[in-house]
Amino acid sequence: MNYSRQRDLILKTLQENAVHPTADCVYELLKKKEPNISLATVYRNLNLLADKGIIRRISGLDGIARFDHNTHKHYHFICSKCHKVYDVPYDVAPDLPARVAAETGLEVESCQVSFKGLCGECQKLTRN
Amino acid sequence: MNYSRQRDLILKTLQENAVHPTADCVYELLKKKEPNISLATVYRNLNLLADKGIIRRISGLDGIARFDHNTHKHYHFICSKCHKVYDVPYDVAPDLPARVAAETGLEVESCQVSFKGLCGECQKLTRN
DNA sequence: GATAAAATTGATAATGATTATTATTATTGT
DNA sequence: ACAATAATAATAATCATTATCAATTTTATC
Repeated sequence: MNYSRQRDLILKTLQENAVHPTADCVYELLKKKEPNISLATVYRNLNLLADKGIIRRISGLDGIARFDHNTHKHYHFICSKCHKVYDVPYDVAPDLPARVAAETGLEVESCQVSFKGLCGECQKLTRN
Repeated sequence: MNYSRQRDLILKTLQENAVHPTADCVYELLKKKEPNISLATVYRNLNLLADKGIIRRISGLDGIARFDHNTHKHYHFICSKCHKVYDVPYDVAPDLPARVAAETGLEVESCQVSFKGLCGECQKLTRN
């Protein structure tokens, strides 16, 4: 894997915008600094970085793939109203792979835990 | 909601094929009995039945929506080799909404827990 | 049972996210 | 500096899903 300015910028954009952006969102953010960037390049590199374990691909939230600079174990929550994505601490359901293996004999490589509901801000707005 | 023969057949197909089929898979299965069925009708009714809570929509397994006749609380596992979907018992991670609410204050409406890895059969085949 | 209103269907076009293609440009080892 | 290799930009293609709409089916009423 050679160095590329575009890939570098894509990674930085993800680190500086910890909002679990979609590929298209990263593309829009980057276009300000790098107007000639191609959407295909953004997809290519986000997938590459995720495959290398440098970032994380989040699927299952709303059908659209999102990307996370934080590779530590944790889960996600998407607000059904404002569509913002929040982190959920790992200890709400720790060691799932081991539990599944113990109960079923399946060999778990990865797991996705995603929640959907109303975030704090939208709860307030709805309450009235 | 009026009765329709097609919707009835779609529900029966799901109940008789407990393999967590995709919409396209239901369509292919149904074409044997109902050659004139339209893919749009399959999508329309699977979504309708899921919205009514009669069946369950499973998203997050592999990007493609799958459907489950079993509406009881449980999770899913998809084999990364043969792509078969297995059920995972609820008690590997029970009461997640309450735990998330307790830790974060988020109001959880639904959650998706999906595992990926090697199923028993594919483990055997790989071992040699 | 006939009939009109409402719901559903089949066929297909449209959409939206993602991937593939390819000629051009950038990077790297020598 | 230069050839070999990798990456890019632009865009076409793909795939799952949804929207559109004329024709058909279902249902309530007579």
